[in-house]
Amino acid sequence: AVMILRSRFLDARRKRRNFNKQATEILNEYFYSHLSNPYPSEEAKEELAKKCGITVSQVSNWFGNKRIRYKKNIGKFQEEANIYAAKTAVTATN
Amino acid sequence: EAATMVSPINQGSNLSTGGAPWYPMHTRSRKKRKPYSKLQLAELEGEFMVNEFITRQRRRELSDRLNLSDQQVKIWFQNRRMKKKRLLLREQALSFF
DNA sequence: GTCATTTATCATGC
DNA sequence: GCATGATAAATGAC
Repeated sequence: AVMILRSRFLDARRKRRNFNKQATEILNEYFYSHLSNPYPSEEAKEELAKKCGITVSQVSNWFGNKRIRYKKNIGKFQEEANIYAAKTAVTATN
Repeated sequence: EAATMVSPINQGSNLSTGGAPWYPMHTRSRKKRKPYSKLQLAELEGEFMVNEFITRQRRRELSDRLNLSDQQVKIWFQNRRMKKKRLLLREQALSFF
């Protein structure tokens, strides 16, 4: 019984859940406010993880996916970029 | 087998509004990721059970038998050790059950 | 060697 | 039917 739950937890891919809207909001705000260098430090990752209620690894996964998918189709994310650019103050340094 | 390569030509994209010039411009073409077969994975996992650090000798035998390059087997063991660490940390995070 | 990545692929959500 | 999060090959820094 416990072993089943344990094995399912270890295979996170088969139990994927989308992040809640607030978490995605936080991650996107950071990404688009650091678009010139979207590589959060380990400390920044920990803070993001805490604020989003997810693990540091999940933060790394999110940024990895976001960077590659943004690069592959910048046009598709243009509208999203404008939204968060307007919403976020300029804090380009970290 | 022929190693399919991906061109890095389109890497340095830089649009004026919201460009993304941050990716490291890889000087050379990168080998396309190709998933290994079930047989290959079974053999690799079996060897990993015996020893997590494979010797050059056994590595050469294994790569020859599986039609993988010596480098690929080496990389696989490195990635496999990282995976094991990942799972261990995940177990720890679950240990309070 | 480890380890943070890039990239393609997988499995799922909706 | 794609969007999304996690994982599997592959690279490079150190």
